[in-house]
Amino acid sequence: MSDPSPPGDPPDSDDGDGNDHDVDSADAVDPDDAVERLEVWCAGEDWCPVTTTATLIGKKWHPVIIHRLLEHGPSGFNELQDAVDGISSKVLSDSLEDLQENRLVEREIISEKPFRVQYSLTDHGRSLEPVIYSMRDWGVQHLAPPN
Amino acid sequence: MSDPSPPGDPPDSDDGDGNDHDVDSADAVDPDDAVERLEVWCAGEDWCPVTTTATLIGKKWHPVIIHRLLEHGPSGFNELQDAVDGISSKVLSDSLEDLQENRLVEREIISEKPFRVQYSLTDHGRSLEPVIYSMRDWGVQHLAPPN
DNA sequence: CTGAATCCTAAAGGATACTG
DNA sequence: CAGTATCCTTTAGGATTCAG
Repeated sequence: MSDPSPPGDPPDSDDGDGNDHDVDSADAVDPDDAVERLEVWCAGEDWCPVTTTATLIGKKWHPVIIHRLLEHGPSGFNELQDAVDGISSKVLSDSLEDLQENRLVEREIISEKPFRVQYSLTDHGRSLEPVIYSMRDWGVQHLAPPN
Repeated sequence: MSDPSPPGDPPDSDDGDGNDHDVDSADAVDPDDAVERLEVWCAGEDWCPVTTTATLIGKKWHPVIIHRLLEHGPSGFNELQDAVDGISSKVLSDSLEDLQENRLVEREIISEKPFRVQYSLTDHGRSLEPVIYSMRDWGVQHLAPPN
């Protein structure tokens, strides 16, 4: 998992990903925050989309966090922790930080007093919907809770 | 939340054989199309298909291994290691063991002299195809190799 | 109260060497 | 060829504490 030096802030290279995001813009999008491709390092010689996607969301809690944000929309911290059901605050905090670094989740401070933040998916994060839902569907079809 | 069941040791895992958990009734298992459900423990109170699916394939190398087995078909150990490109033999061995315990991958000894084994997907493993391919597709659309 | 930071342990991941 | 064995580093994850 050694990600020696991720591009940090991905350089805004070509933005022509031909992907028109016709999301209902209930939330304001920063003009600077355009949809670009994330440059992701990959082990081995060949760059592999499966490997790299796995480095982004192949963590224990990431898919669930994204799923809850998809289902519930923008959420506060404790709201999210309650929704994820089983995660500790530290792990949730760490996971959210990682997701922010990878431009899948955005954090917004919506109130200073009392202090409140709101986590929401970026365009990239929202675009993971088919992936998350395919995971959910597979789980529904092939897994079962212990009796 | 505590984790009563260490990862890699799901509640129903047995190392022997002949002990498949019996799904009582309703799930008539067709020998030709045997699809039983894997009982997977889940953190928290509610059983969540996203969480549980993530515990099965939300590891760094699992999606890639499954992807290569989907693409290349049954493979030997070194063949697989070469295909995954970047994994060490120890991690590959550990990952394959975990995948076998979760009934996603099968190991078969196909020759004793010279010693040859073959790894292949079980029905459950093959059924992950849409999940893996949605990951691949997302990676292709939203990620880019570092320049 | 909410949202983290700190400390700690367990587990994952990895480099290398070695064996049947 | 198909792994183990060993050693080591990194990460995940949980309990607790803390700031606002």
